Amino acid sequence: MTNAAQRKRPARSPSGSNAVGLLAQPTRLALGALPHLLGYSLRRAQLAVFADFHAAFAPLELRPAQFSALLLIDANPGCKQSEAAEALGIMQPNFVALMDDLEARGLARRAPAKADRRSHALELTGKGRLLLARAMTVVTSHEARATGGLSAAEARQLFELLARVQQTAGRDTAETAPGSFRS
Amino acid sequence: MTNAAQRKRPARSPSGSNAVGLLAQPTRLALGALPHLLGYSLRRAQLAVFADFHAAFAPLELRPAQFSALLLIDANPGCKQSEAAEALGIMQPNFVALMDDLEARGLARRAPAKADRRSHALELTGKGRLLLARAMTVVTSHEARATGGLSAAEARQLFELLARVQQTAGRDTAETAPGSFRS
DNA sequence: GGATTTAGATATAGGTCATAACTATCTCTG
DNA sequence: CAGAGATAGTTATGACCTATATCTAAATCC
Repeated sequence: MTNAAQRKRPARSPSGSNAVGLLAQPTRLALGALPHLLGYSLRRAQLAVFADFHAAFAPLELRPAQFSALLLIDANPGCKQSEAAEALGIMQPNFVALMDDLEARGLARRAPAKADRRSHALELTGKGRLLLARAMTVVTSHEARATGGLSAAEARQLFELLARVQQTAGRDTAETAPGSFRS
Repeated sequence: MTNAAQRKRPARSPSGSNAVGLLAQPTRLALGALPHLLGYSLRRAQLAVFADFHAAFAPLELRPAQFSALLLIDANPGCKQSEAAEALGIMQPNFVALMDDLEARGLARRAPAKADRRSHALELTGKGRLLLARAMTVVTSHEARATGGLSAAEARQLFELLARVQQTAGRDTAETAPGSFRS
């Protein structure tokens, strides 16, 4: 059945192909069911927002995960690495490199925990607090751009719906092979 | 070693150890402003949904990008690689490997384009169409789980808000270096 | 016919997410 | 108290995704 020549109609350009090809139109493809898939819509929206984040935070040399770590440590001084990683949804091994970088840049510190010599008490340095303060102003304008197309009520609802999605999707995940969670 | 002989109480559980038998509390950290950052909320929700996707699609050995490619090619038979990549928001070089894999598995094909010997006309094979049909049933239940916490009206609104966020965030991104889109 | 552009491919690098395995320390129990 | 087991952090590693620069062949433009 290699007779594929019959239904080859691309149907891409409703007007008669590009005989003289003037504009080389972008030829928008049909996305099919994709826009109705929650994961796809979430991913596209997230990438768009993160693109703005990256651009806005480039001067501070902070990536989203680093910024969230600074924020979390600031809100929970003295917390353990495993606690911080868990709260941020980052695997502990990956959080190590993140902290290494923050510490190397003098933004955060692994202070010895008093009661447990295994664990570290994370805290921001003065420099870290200063950078975080700068970052807060940056994030404010970033946030304004990200939610710029929404009314205040819509933004509030969006956050609420996202929280619910994360809750329910995180709770009853389709289980298959044991221990297979691949990214 | 500084005075390590201080053997104080474990201090892990505010109430006296595990004496009461309550499991070690997770000690939820304060997330600070994070839940009010759109990018953060989007990312967490997306990861939760994708985790379910991965689990559900593991038997088909389809990752999100592969599934979306199958869907797109099915909806646009004969399209070019660059068109497909652009529609999916994937860089062309990265789409090459994706197509290589789909083609190696006999799910899609790079047919020669009639009018342009440089480009390929992408299309699904019979096997690809069959797998896609199976995938559609899987994605239906996956979608039901992902949106399980939402009413139909809420789900509709969520999609609408996500589309708006993607639009506006994609439109006026904080610009730094010219030509730097997403990173 | 030569310059430019476009389609696709290759190579490469960085970032994110995940797992296994190792060391050091703590806790619990016999 | 000693050893079993759990926990905190680290290292190493791999899969996947994303982005850039570069290369070729072929189309298009002048």
